[in-house]
Parts: sequence; C-alpha cells; structure tokens
Amino acid sequence: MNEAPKDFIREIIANDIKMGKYGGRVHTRFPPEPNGYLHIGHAKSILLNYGIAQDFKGKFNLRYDDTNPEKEEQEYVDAIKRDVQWLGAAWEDREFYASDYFEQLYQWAEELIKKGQAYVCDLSAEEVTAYRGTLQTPGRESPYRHRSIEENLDLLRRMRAGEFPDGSKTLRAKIDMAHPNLNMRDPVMYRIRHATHHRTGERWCIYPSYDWAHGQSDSIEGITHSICTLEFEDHRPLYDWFLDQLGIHHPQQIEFARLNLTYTVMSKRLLLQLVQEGHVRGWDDPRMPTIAALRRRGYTPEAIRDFMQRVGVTKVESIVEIEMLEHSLRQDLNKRALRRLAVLDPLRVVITNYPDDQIEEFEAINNPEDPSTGTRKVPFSKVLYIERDDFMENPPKDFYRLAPGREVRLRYAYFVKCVDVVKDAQGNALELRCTYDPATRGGDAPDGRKVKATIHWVSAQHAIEAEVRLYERLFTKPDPLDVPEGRSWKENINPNSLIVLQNCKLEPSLADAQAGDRVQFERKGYFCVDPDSTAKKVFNRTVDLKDTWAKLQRKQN
RNA sequence: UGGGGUGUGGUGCAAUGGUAGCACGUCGGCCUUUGGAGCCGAAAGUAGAGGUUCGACUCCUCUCGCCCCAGCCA
Repeated sequence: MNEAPKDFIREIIANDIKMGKYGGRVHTRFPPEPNGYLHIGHAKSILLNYGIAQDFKGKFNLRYDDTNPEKEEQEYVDAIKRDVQWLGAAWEDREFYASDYFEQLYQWAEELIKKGQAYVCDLSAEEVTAYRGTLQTPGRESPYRHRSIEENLDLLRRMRAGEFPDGSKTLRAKIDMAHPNLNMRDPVMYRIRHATHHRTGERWCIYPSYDWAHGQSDSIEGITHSICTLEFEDHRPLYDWFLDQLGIHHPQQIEFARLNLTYTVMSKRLLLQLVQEGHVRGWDDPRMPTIAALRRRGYTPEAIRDFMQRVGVTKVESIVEIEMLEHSLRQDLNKRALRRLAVLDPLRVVITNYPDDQIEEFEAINNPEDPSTGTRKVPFSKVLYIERDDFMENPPKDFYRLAPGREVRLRYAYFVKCVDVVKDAQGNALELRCTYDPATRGGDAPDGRKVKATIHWVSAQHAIEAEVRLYERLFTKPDPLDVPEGRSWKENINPNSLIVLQNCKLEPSLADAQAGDRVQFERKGYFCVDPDSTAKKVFNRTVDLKDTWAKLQRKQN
C-alpha cells in the first residue's frame, strides 16, 4: 500500500507487514452463513476484506460458515455468490466451506480430548445454562467434567456414529467455569443434530458450533487477519485458546463496528420475517436493504463502494443516515444515466394552434454530464402529456410551472401558454388547452422573453405505456426498532412504501430498454427497468432527484 | 453488581502533544432549456471534573453515558 492507511485495520496490517508478521503475507476472507440474503451491512464487510486484500496485494477467500444444517440452504449459497460477485469482490478459485473441514475439526476434537481439554457432557441444554452461572456469579462444573480420556473418546465416537438422540450429549472444552468471560465457561464444541446438511447430506449427525469451527477454518485457509464485527470481541480469547492448544496457524482477529442505516433494519432474522410474512415481495424486493434488492432497484456497485469509503471503518457503533447512501447513488447515476422524458402521472395537453397532423422531432441531449453519449430525437405533436403536478389552477407565488395564462417551456420544444382548462364534474383538470409560440422552436425566445420553468412532456401518439413503481422508505421511523414496550417494530412499516403507477407515458426511445437498464427520467429521478417487464415495461424508481420544490412544500405542511 | 468495548457539530469520519478539518444533512445565495447538476457562503462539535504540559481531542485519575456477552445460533 502506497498511501497512508485509510482506517485503523489497514493501519494494523501495514504495521504487521513492517514487523514481518506472517512473512508480510495478507489473506482475508468473507465468511457468510448461508441462512439468508446478504444485506448492505455485509457489503461493508465484503468490500473491507476484499479491499484490504487488494491494497496489500494479498488474497481474499469466500467461505461459507455452514455449521448449522437447520437454517442453511443452497438457495442462499447461490444468492450470496451472485451478490459478492456483483459487488466486485473476486475470490477467484477460493470458494470454501466450513463443512469441508468437518473431518479435520473432528480429528482436532479428539486431539483435545486426548490432551484432557475436552469432555463429553450429558447435561441437557437447560442444565448447561443453569450450570453456566450468571454475568456476576461463577458457574459450576458439570458432573461429567472429569470423565476419563478413554470414556470421552468412546462417547464422542459413538456420538458421531449416531448412537445418541439430538441434544442428549455435547462435547465441551474444559476451560474454566469461573471465568469472568462466559465464553470460556466450558463452551460447547459439538452438538448432536440428526439433520440433513445442504452439502454433507446425512454424513454427519454431530455438528461443530460456530465457536469451534470459525477460528480453525480461518487457520486452515491460512487467513492472516480475521476481520469480524464487534460482538465477537469477547469470543477472541476462546478462539485464541483453541488455536494455541492445537498449535496451528494463528490468524489475528480484528473487530469493527457493523453498518447501521436509518429507516431500515439490518438483521437477517428480521428481514426473513418481512419476507415470510409478506410485508415485501421477496428477498429482492427493491425496498429491502439486501444487495439483491439494491441491484434490482438500480443501485450500482460503484455507488455502494463510494458510500462505504465515506462511511469509514471504526469500532464506534453508529447509525449512518440513509441520505449519505442516496448521495453516493445520485452522484454516480448523475454521471452515467441517460436522460429520458417520461410522464408518470399524465395530464393531456392540446396545443390548439399547432397543425393537426404535424409531427416534429427535436434533438435531445442524452446526458449533459457526458457529451460523448450524444443526442437523440424526440417526436412532438399537437397532443401531449405533461405531469399532472406541473400544473396548478391556483398556484402559490413560489410555483413556477404551468397555470392558466402562464407560459412555460416544453423541454427542447416550444414555449406554451395555458389558455383553458377542461374539467370534470368534480372540478379535476381533464385536459389543458395551450397555445405555442412557433418563434420559440427549440426552446429559445428570440425576443429574449424568459420563462420561469421548463417542464417535460411526451407526445401522446408516440408514447409508450409503462408501469412505474415508486418506492419510499420501508419504515416510517429512523430507527424502526424503536417501539414502546409491548408493541411490534412492524407497526413502523410504512404503508405507502410502494406506489404502483400503471398509466405512465414514456418517450419512444425507451422502447428497447432492457431489464437492468438505468435511466434518469428528467426532473423525476433515476429509474431502472425491472425484470418483471413484459411487452409493457416496468420501471423501478431507484432514487428521486433532489427536489427543492417538494422540500418547500414539505416545510409548509 | 462480572467481563469486553466505545464517547469529536444533527449524522458519518479525520486530526496519532502544536491553528479542531472533511463529507452528508440543514439554512442562505448564484447559475440554470432538469426547481437536476454545478458554484459560493453560513450555523453547528471534543460527555463531565480534576491533573501533567509552554501547549491536551490526543497522556494520567476519577465520574457519567451508550453497546455487547448468561444459544447445543452465527
């Protein structure tokens, strides 16, 4: 690494290299459990681990911590792979599984027994809890703690052979039942689970606990720096103990604070609930904070990487405002998204003095931020659609757009003036009658006349019909988990988080947009073509544009 | 009341004994054929009390706040 380290972890690693630790080698890993989809919090870990490997010319592994057959599924394995790849983290041929190490782990367990450092315990789960003591009182030793090595070996082998029912026995490390760190009070290494594992099938009926598997898995892979989140800080002494007893390669564990975001939840358990109870349409519902959802919504890996860089890495538990993520997103999309004209909530406009059958084409800029993207033609005719909220019959003084008697510019086309409003019985505007000024062709007034607003439009006869899905935050509160005693966090779900518009009108150049394509609908926001698209396209709103008018209105309310 | 962590503007991060700075957000203004983008400006902070020092966000002592740990989850 050439420049100064960007965070305290890189600082530690840079120093390790200087001191010659691990021979100057750097090897990291991302160790997910395949029991759900990855979320943006995982993205922080992935990008951190992969980024470090890159910065220090080291290696990066993907390893599934698949030690709990009851919660894990192949679907999740596949989804995780897709997401890590999409984020740009390359594990090359180093895709590993803790389950590949089950035999080695087992052999090490026998080794610890032989050294008198592990024993088979017949206590029930409840009894183990009772014997463990509490935060401020020491635990008591299990009555099975002093079985002979031979008996322990025999029992463990019979556990493996399937002689005992689920939960009837465990293998435990023999450490210290009075240790102030509860993790050191004879932690469970193996539990009996007659369950089918998504990879090992029926081969095993005893499964290693995470604590017994994790450190050794890192060791086996030659990981130098085991980066993990804060809650594992007081497991570190246990991992150190296992590694030291076994006398094997000893990675250095470094803990950092996980990412939290306002207006969302970041827990696989809670996300699973949202999916299972139908509060969202699935793990990749664009309202979810999962990587799959962000991708479907139109986020870019670049935006996520930029965001992670801004957020930094520390040990301070914090909650980042979602606005920062949106800023990274807009900044990236602004540079790359092609601009298009689309009317989401159409209001019909007839240009009364425009020739009935005339059609003109106007040159429209694809992206003012990137001239290399060129221009395209947009057709114009007598009957158009404009955005319903670009018109107000009785506008307040700070409303610049169209109103009776007022003139605005139709982007790239002409100045038009509203001369009449056709209304239904309830007084809703059905259609606007406008006149245009032929001299303003292209949008410039030769007489130097100014308009306060430029609005977008789509020619009615050329418009493509589309569905547009508008997303709001999934929760109404910055901290969705902040609920009064006895109430559910689910009461904070935003009932308006999804609004589906069926009647949207798009300019014709959007006819061949493909799923995943991202565009900016001018003045409305960034949108991404959803895979649900058929002959009729479906667009997801990725994020809206900053809108000072909307903000003004919000303040007034 | 045990053990492990952690406190810098509203939010996220810097400053590693030497002028507390950056970004997001907020509020003004400029500009504008996107009320976008861009540009300019403003408000706003070291949890508290002592101590060491010419000088403390930084070192020491005490106090306070917050987070994690009593799964055969990870």
